Amino acid sequence: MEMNRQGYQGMRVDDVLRRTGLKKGALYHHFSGKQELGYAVLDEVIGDYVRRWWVKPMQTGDDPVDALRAAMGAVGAEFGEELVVTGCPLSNIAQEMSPLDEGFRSRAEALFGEWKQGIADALERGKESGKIRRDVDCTPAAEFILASLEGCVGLAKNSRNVDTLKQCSGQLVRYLEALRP
Amino acid sequence: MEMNRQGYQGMRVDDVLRRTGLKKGALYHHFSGKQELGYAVLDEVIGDYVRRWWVKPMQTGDDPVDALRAAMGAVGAEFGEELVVTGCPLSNIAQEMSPLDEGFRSRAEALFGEWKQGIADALERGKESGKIRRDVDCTPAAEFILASLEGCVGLAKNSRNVDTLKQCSGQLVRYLEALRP
Amino acid sequence: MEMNRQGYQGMRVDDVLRRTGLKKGALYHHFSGKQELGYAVLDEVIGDYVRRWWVKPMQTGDDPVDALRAAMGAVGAEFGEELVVTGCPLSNIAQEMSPLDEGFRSRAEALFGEWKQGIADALERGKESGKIRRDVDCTPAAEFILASLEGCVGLAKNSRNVDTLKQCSGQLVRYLEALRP
Amino acid sequence: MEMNRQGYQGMRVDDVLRRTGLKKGALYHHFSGKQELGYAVLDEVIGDYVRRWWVKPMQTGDDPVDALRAAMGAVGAEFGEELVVTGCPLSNIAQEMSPLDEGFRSRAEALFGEWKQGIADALERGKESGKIRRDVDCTPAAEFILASLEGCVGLAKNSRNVDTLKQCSGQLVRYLEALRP
DNA sequence: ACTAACGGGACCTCCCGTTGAT
DNA sequence: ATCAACGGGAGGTCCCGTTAGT
Repeated sequence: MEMNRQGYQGMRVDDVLRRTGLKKGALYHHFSGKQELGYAVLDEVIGDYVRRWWVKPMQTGDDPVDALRAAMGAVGAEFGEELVVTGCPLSNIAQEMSPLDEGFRSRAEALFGEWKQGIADALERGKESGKIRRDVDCTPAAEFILASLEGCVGLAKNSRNVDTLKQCSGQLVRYLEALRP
Repeated sequence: MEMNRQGYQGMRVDDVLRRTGLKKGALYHHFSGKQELGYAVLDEVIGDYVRRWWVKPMQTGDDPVDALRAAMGAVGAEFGEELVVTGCPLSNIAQEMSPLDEGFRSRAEALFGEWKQGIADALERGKESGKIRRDVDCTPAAEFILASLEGCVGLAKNSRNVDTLKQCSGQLVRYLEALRP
Repeated sequence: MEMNRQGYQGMRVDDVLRRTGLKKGALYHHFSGKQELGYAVLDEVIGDYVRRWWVKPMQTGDDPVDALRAAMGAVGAEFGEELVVTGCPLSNIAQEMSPLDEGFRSRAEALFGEWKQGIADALERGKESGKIRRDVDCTPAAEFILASLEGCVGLAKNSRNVDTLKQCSGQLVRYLEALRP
Repeated sequence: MEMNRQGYQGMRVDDVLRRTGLKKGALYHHFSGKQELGYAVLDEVIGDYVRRWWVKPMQTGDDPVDALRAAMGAVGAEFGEELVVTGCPLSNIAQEMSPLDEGFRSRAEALFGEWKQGIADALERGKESGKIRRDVDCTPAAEFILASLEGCVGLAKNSRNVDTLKQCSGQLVRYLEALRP
């Protein structure tokens, strides 16, 4: 997807049309312009990605640490090669557009919120099931976990090195393990 | 700086000229084009920022945790308002350009390397002075610290909220404190 | 046509747009850029000129000398005034661009080849019909005739004098007459 | 020389300065601008070339056909490789600039005049010494010879083929030989 | 007198969005 | 409703000539 690789600004509408085989008339029949197309991608494509790979997997089971490790492994297995080249699509669009366009920023914030809440809820459930220490402050912890995840992916993306991603997220796992009683 | 706010691709040469008062002839006398200008900003402006605020402060003192907390505080005090709008200039350019241009990618990687090494060296010295646990693996830890820092700033940038930054980096501090004996 | 008068390099896309009434969007919808526009002019406009005025007229009749004299007269009558100012469009583009761009060079060479072949074929047929001496080497002769034609037009163009063209091509006619038995 | 290869319009002043090692100040101290530089090249460099290789060699000896054949051979030997790439410098500048600038046109015309007169004078002397037929009209013949020379070089330049030049000028030699009694 | 630095107009091209025709 | 064709503003770059400083 051009938007993920080149950024929203670098994405060319004509390139998208050429790749998809759509015609201009069709695009502008459904979207008022490039901006709305971008919003739709963020809302639907990236939103689905976040929910499918990160939010849903945290909603089952009683051990959030295991669930997070599993999610990291699953995403790495599914997108590994791409992940260290183009990085996280939500982070990409958020970093590029949040200072420039409130529409992108608020949509990205909503998705980050879902993601974070998914982690926080799992941690909370983990507390109840005795898998997480009682003194853990779930919301800040979830935020930090999400931030570290994005940070690891960002660093690995720049290095283009899968090992960087593994090493860095390995340290995140150590942090997670320290949340256990 | 346009490049930090709008990205390299979104930066307009004309805007830079208008802001700086330079003329086209002058700019293109010193730089062969927009790309070399971008490289120079990354090498010199952003490089200086990294060294001044993050690498140098880690080179003195024997307690790396204190040094990191101090650096985070200093940067927050100096750039606080800007930080939660435009984020970290190195991370911004790295995320945007690393998939598109090897020149940007390698320069960013060199700077991330300096930054990471600065942290790793400080941790190593902390071990010797007994401020850091003997079992800490300094290089991966440094990488994770850097990733988490960038992740916290990125999340806070999208939320435009200084409190997010404080809360998130507060969790990083907890991770850092856990490195002590 | 700007390209013929000012050369390909001197031709300004904006001038073409102004003269033709086309708009930038329209031009760049049909041509990828100035170069392809130049190629198209060479292939189609100049190619048609060569075929219409020089190749086709040689394909009828059995006397190539008469045919050449007629073609020279016809071109002089049709383009006389223009010919001694802007010269031969094929020669112009070939002289300018052949050292600089293989695309122009090869296209021009193809057209020179058609032109030369047209003359050579006519000479060959003239041999058979007894209008041309049996010892004439048709291909080199055709090449020389073409070269002399271009040379005469080039000299006349620089002098801006129709008489120069007439005097010089008069000598070419003497050469042609000497090809008769 | 850039002007010969790229044309006057394609010649870049900065390229010339870079190649020659001169500085801008020095150039604009001696010439008012690019145009005067072009005029000077035409007058002096190209003028010297014409006089040295084409006019002077015709002024000695009593057989103009031999003299012309010798000159063609000498130029071919000296500039052969370059000749079929960049062509004749006088013809190049004349074809490019005569419709655009009277200063170039008149200077080129003067040089063509010297060249033609050199051939005509030699033919005239050849008549007197019995090497040239009495019925030859020297001025038109000289003009045609010059035109054919330029035409042969032009055709060969476009083909980039030394053999084309040899074959074509071989036919010119046949024309010349036919001028003998 | 000589140079580095600069001024600034023009040029080609890109690319988002619209329109006329079917 | 769909699409080829188009409109047109803006962007980056080139390049001739000038100027400030030595």
